[in-house]
Amino acid sequence: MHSLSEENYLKAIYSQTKEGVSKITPTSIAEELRNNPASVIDMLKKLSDKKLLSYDKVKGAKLTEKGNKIAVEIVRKHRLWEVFLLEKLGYSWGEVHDIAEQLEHIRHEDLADRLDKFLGYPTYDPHGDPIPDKNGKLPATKWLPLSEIAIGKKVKVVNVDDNSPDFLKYLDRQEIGLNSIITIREIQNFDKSLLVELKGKKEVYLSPEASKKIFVE
Amino acid sequence: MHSLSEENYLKAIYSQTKEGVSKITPTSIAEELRNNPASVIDMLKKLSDKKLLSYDKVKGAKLTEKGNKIAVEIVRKHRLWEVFLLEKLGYSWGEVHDIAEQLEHIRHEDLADRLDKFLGYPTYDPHGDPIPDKNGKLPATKWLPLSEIAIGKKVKVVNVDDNSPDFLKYLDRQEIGLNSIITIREIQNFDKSLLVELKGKKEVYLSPEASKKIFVE
DNA sequence: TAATTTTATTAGGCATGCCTAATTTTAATT
DNA sequence: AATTAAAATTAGGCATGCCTAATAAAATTA
Repeated sequence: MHSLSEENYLKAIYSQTKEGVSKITPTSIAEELRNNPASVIDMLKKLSDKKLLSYDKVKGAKLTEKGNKIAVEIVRKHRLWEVFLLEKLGYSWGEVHDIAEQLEHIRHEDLADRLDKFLGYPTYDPHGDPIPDKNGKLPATKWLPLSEIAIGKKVKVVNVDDNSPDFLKYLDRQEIGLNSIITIREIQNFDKSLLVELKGKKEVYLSPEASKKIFVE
Repeated sequence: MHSLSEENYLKAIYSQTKEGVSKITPTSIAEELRNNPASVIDMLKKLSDKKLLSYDKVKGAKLTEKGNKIAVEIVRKHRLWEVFLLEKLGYSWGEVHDIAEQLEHIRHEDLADRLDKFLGYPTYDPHGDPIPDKNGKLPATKWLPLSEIAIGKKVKVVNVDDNSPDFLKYLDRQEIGLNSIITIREIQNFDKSLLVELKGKKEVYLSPEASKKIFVE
């Protein structure tokens, strides 16, 4: 069996894999878990011994099939519990995450499946994230224009609906491209432009017109 | 904040208090938690420092008001989750305990209250145990004849509906009296007599007639 | 009461998972 | 290429919560 802490590492690495982070390093994991790179290295060794991931300095960390399976199960539980908290207990969008963070670690053979059934087999959680099914398969991802994404949600740019040189240059200057990871920080009241954060780096404003042309998932 | 382990100690001491155990000792706690008396003593020191209980060799362990409050909250959560698992997820009587044992430690300000509301403010859990309300008050306890108690449930003798010398002598020989703690182990098919365990000590058979006259809670 | 058995307690250890402070490696700048 | 900055790694420590073995205290039994 794996500990709560181990599960959190697997989940962090899984989520960075999904985000398309090119190299998952001790530092990037430590940032996500808000702990120390030295601690991360200890744990990478341990998880590597357990064959749940591979790690080397050059390639970074990568989940094995076994490790991926565990991570997907946790994500599945997390998102199902979020649906439960929101739909059944009436929690708000913002409150569910922290509680689900605890609930995702509850272990019991068919708990996730029963919860899934009880909730009517939802395919997306309240944040719009896809819920893996009992075999770990994710539903087809929805593409949405950035203009329809909620504040605080982290998304990845998957398409752009305007190939004019002007627009592409605009994106380029803002350092936005395919696979950019974006988090919406604020929506300006006066003109509906978005303040977005680019994967921890800088923050830029996007006009409402631009945000309708940028598709994310 | 208190750790998961601390919560389990408080709960164990609380449950022994309810059972009317006269003196709650390191050994009795270690038995309940399936660990070692030496470990218990470490923890009793810690919880005592935190003013969650008092402990001395002569009087044993006793929860302070503060400690009791925490224990009651955990019991409340445990029993509410049991109701949820049984009624909403369709688990059976026997399966719910282990899962609730994990769920009871989920922390969030008003989670218990929301769950309580969602479940329609139940007053008893699937085992027939009373669920403390949001102020920690227990509903009036139900008295039931021993014959109606499920296998595996631990109950306390609170009344006997026959004061004839014969019957009392019968009870005496079996070492059953007021406040005896009884767990039903088996029900014999051929004559419906009960095999009951007396607080970890011996096991005796009770006739179906006797079990109807012994009231427990 | 003395001997025996059962508890309580202390001491020393261990695994887990985190930390800080070096040190080494790698990457970025000049 | 040389310097500087950033990241990775190692070493040593610490708190938590458990353990076993040894000892002290208490309760039983002879």
